[in-house]
Amino acid sequence: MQKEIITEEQQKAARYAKAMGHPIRMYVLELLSKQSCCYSGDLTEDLPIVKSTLSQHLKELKDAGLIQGEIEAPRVKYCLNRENWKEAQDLFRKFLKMDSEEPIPKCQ
Amino acid sequence: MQKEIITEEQQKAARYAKAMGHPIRMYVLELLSKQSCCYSGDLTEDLPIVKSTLSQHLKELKDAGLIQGEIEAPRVKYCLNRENWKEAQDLFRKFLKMDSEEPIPKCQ
DNA sequence: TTCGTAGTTCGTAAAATTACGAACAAAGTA
DNA sequence: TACTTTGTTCGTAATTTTACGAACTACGAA
Repeated sequence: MQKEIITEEQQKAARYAKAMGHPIRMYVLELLSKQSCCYSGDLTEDLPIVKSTLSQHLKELKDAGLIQGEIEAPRVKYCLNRENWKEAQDLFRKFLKMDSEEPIPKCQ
Repeated sequence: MQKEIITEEQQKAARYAKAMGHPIRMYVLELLSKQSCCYSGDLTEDLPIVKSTLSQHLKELKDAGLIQGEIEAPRVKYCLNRENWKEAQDLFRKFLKMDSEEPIPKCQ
């Protein structure tokens, strides 16, 4: 009957997952995982949302620690936050047992 | 200037990530990934939320396809939905480049 | 200095999420 | 047939999320 048993790692993983939990943000993350960096303006051209909304999504990703922005006036260059990206990878590996050969125990 | 370029896979991955985006749900998923199944009642005892709230979270996970419930009156036994769990693993592997040796391309 | 470009911030509105307790449903037990 | 146990559903409220356009900021270019 103990409470508050949710670990720090579960909190972190949930935080990252939440940031990834939107198609637009998933799109941006996948893009950055393969092309090193991108500019906000290029994204707006491709995505079906206005720039202020995109800015909000990028802020979400920034606040979650998954990406970082760098001013290159007059534009802003975004790339992954490599350190936290790695942490997210590790957490998901652990939670999803992604690197394990053993199957999830069967029901019963 | 094309729009609507978000892929079906990105949608799916975002859907799974969203379901994982809460500490309670992450807790349940991790538990089920290592102990095959659990009963709702046992969870309520451990978690700092009332049963109706837990029921809602379990419904979220069910709706996202990550778990499934089976009635074992008067209780309900939950376990992972193995098929979708695997799909989620595969999607995350892809998006997070989890199985790749090559590093994320450097900025610049 | 004025103008244009690129993004962020603000104000706002609609919708979704999270949480609780009360009421309900299902099924085994006394 | 009641009663108990287990969980879901309903009603509600507070908060967060998502989205838009307008206004603003920063900075380079004319």
